Amino acid sequence: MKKAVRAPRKPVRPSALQAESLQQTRREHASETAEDYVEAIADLTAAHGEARVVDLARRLGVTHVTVNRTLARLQREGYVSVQPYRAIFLTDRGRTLAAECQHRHGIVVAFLVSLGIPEKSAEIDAEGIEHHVSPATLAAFARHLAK
Amino acid sequence: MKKAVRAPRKPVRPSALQAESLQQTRREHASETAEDYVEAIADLTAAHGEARVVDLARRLGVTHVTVNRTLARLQREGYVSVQPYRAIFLTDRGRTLAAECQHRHGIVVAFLVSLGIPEKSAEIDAEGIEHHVSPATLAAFARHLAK
DNA sequence: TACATAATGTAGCCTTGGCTACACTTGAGC
DNA sequence: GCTCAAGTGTAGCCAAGGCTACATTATGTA
Ligand SMILES: [Mn+2]
Ligand SMILES: [Mn+2]
Ligand SMILES: [Mn+2]
Ligand SMILES: [Mn+2]
Repeated sequence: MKKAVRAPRKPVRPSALQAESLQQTRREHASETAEDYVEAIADLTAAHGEARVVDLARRLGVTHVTVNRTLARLQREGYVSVQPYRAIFLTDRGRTLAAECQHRHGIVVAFLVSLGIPEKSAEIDAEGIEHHVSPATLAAFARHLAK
Repeated sequence: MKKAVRAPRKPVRPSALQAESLQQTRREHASETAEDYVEAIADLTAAHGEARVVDLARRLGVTHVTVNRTLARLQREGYVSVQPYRAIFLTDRGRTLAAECQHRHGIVVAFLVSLGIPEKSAEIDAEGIEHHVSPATLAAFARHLAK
């Protein structure tokens, strides 16, 4: 009368937690583009006085077409203000997000460097890692740096 | 005769490095699905004796439709072997990748926990972070753990 | 054995985010 | 003022990865 071919053994990692983690990761990826764009726009504006489509394309490693379409979405979502053939401006909301991202980015890079990781590797890894760092983890990184 | 409205000031972060970092991040995202799937298949096979579409869907937090289409791609790419209405098997290539991912995943979680991050937060963050950890960074994490 | 249900498969929709090719606009320098 | 190269815009292609709705298959149990 063996009930199940599929043994009822408890899995190594509970399915529910893994599913929740992966869904969170997907949510983070959904906001990642916005974060990288507003950060780049803030950086470029600080460095050049303005952010242009072609600058963003070079900075982000994509074509100007991709930048254009993404900017349309970011405008729709209220992060930027775009007018044809004009420089790109952050809204208040965009500026707030950019500041948060710049702050978090700096902490992640500094933390990785503090572990002895070469500057360049730290910068490359941080660009991906930053979007998956929860407030608790960011705090832990900052705590570690303070020591 | 002011040559440029666009001042030639050196940007805070060089565009080339940022572009390279973002391109690397995008490459990592492209292999992320394969990594999460083979890891889940290996885990499920170890725990249940086999991995079925519905188990994967639950585990990954997506519908069985998404799982099916993704498995077709993973088979095309040589990671899994799939037959209609049968359990899913890893190829040698899939098994190798799964082992690497399980190993890396474990180190990332343990490292975060060692920083004082709660187990659950560590697990959630690790699910995203793991895919952006270069060999140099993984080594640094392991080094830190050994102490 | 038959059948109800769970599992699996598939058609077709959407959004994001890459791209090329081509068209239009701007503005710096002559 | 003109010109033309650089910048910008847009049409349309592709793949990945979500989804719902519906069709088909397998299988445990009556
Ligand atoms: Mn980033
Ligand atoms: Mn960043
Ligand atoms: Mn993962
Ligand atoms: Mn990521």
